[in-house]
Amino acid sequence: MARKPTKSGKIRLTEVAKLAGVSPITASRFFRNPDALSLAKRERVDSAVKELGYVPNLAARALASHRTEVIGVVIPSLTNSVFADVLRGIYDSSEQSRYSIQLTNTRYSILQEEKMLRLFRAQKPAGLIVTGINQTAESRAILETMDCPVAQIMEIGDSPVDMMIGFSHYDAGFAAISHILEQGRRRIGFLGARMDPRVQRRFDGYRDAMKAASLFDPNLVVTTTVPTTVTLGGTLFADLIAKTPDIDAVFCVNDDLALGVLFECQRRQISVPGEMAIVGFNDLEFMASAVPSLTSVRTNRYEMGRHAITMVIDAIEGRRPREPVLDLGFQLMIRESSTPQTA
Amino acid sequence: MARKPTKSGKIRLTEVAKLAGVSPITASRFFRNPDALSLAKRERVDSAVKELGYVPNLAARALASHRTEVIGVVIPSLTNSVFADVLRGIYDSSEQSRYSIQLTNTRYSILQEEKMLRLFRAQKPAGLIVTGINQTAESRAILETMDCPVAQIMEIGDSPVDMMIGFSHYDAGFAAISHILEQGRRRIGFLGARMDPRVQRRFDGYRDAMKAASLFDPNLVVTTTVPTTVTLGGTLFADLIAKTPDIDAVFCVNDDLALGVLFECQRRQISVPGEMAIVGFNDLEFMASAVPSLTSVRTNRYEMGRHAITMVIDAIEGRRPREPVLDLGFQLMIRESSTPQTA
DNA sequence: CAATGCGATGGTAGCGCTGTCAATAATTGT
DNA sequence: ACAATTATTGACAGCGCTACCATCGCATTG
Repeated sequence: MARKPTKSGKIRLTEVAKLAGVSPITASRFFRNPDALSLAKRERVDSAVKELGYVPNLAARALASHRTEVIGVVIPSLTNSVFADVLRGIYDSSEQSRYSIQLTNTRYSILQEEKMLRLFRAQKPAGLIVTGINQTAESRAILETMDCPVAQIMEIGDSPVDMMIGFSHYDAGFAAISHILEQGRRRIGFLGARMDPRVQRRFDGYRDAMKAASLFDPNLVVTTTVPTTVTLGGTLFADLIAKTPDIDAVFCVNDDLALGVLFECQRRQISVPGEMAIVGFNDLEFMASAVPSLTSVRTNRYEMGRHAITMVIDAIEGRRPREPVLDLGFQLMIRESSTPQTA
Repeated sequence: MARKPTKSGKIRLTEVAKLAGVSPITASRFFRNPDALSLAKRERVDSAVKELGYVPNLAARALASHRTEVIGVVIPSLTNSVFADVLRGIYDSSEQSRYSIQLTNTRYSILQEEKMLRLFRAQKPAGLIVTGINQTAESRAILETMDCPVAQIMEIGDSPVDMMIGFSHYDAGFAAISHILEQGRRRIGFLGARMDPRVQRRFDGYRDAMKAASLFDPNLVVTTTVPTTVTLGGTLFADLIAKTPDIDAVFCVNDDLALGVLFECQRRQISVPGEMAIVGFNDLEFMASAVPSLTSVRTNRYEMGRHAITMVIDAIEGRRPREPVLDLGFQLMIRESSTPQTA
């Protein structure tokens, strides 16, 4: 314990084994499968490790064993707090396991994703979690030939590479619009930013719900590929209302936009929900606190992360799920912003 | 398991070299230092790599070379959007380099941090970026004996392990309070959540500024170790106003709390800034959009990440900065919530 | 023209660890 | 008690790559 961490000392497993009076392979087993050692040797190796301050060389371990204990996670964005919750779920459940997480982000670029997957392929991870189902052909090929379990998260679709944990963005969008229609609103605007594939599917849900009610009108839709901000919500709303002044509700593809719309309404003295209903998506924490509280579609992000990592770890260890596709659904959180004024 | 394709056999560098008609070491150089090859051989190796679909084995590379091209990043939280911006800066500047980022989070636990550092030590990263200056003794020892450049970010202090990029949270807190005092406010409340070391230093700045004006009063302070949320801002504000009804301003240690306070004021019909000034910290994007717009202390998070990764990469490649400590400062963003009503 | 320098290339040896499987010790059943 | 079985342990042989140094040939120099 009092021994200084050596700067120059090359302590290898061999040195540990020598001090403990066992063969190197036995010392190796001490780390991989301690139960296979007799109590006496286990203790001797243990104290030799401590005394020498032995630090295993992961590269050598990986080379010799053809395995690593790293699970790769590929997400589009770290700035988008939606993924923060997913990651929390992933980390929470990975921490009691032997596996460590290697996280990369693609900034919503499928080319960047491909590059990251190529890197992961060279690292031979024990498992892989990727976001969504819209990979390049090359990425898809890498995933399919990857010699480890793979989970696709955030949405569900046909033909999973391996496992899939998510929900239907289409259904969620459709459900949100159905709710607004039930409130008697007819001119429901759509505000979209970034327009990644999942947002696109929410739009499809909006469009089809509006069409089913014979209320779809392109003038109700304002989108941009610019990344989402609260401020952008206000800007898009201003564009929308300039184009189509008679709207009585807005569906925003995420909560940041919805908050921006609320602020813009306050600025313009438009009463919410009196003159304008607002519905967001994701149900971030602040939605319930806003004044008025904001309706949103709750997505089970933490659970998505938790299930994904659990399923991947189980698969690594040979416990394959009986059902590779897991639909975690969504919940409509109906609040003041989309219901009749109570006071 | 993602199913395997055709049994393609193992493609090693040897196979590539054979096909290209060169020695393995020349093929190896193709990856590490292509300029050292003659044009003819470079092209032969290049096409052999493509033809065989060669994927380098990073573990073997690391074992043989005693190096990796991974830079480890240790942050306390992925949920806290403050770090998202730092990470954006890190990723932006790392992407045009050869290095890849390995990210871990400690959930504000210095024990978890120690565990992550132990893992990194075994991986021999090319560089390391850690958050803050409050490590355990063991963590500190690991950092000091780590055979690679180390950057501590988010704050500055004495005795850096190696490099340090941040700003003074104490000064920032002090400056925020000075501004509020200049507006003529006297009963300035303090709302704090999580109370990690950096938040604690912001409090110190608040306390000393208040004491300097002979206005410090423990009844003005409400803190909790619970993680921050917008909703919590409202709750803490309610506690504060119940305890000390005559406050005329609130300094929140972060912007989420400040937004929660704004909502709570709206709920209670307390006019902002008329009856209550609000000042946040970090200047998240939504602060400027809120109604009224919210004053905050802008911290240069993106720049912090960018400088940290740049300095680490430079140090890896032998270009040590002449000054290891970089103070990126902060800016007070004065907005409606802390200034006299204009209309 | 020999001496010198240097760019391009290859041979030799491992890096530190673990898979395989055989060898030995301990335990059990009948 | 003795064979059969099961726990422990060790010897060997690489994993795929690169550091190190030697070598070769060609251009430059006086």
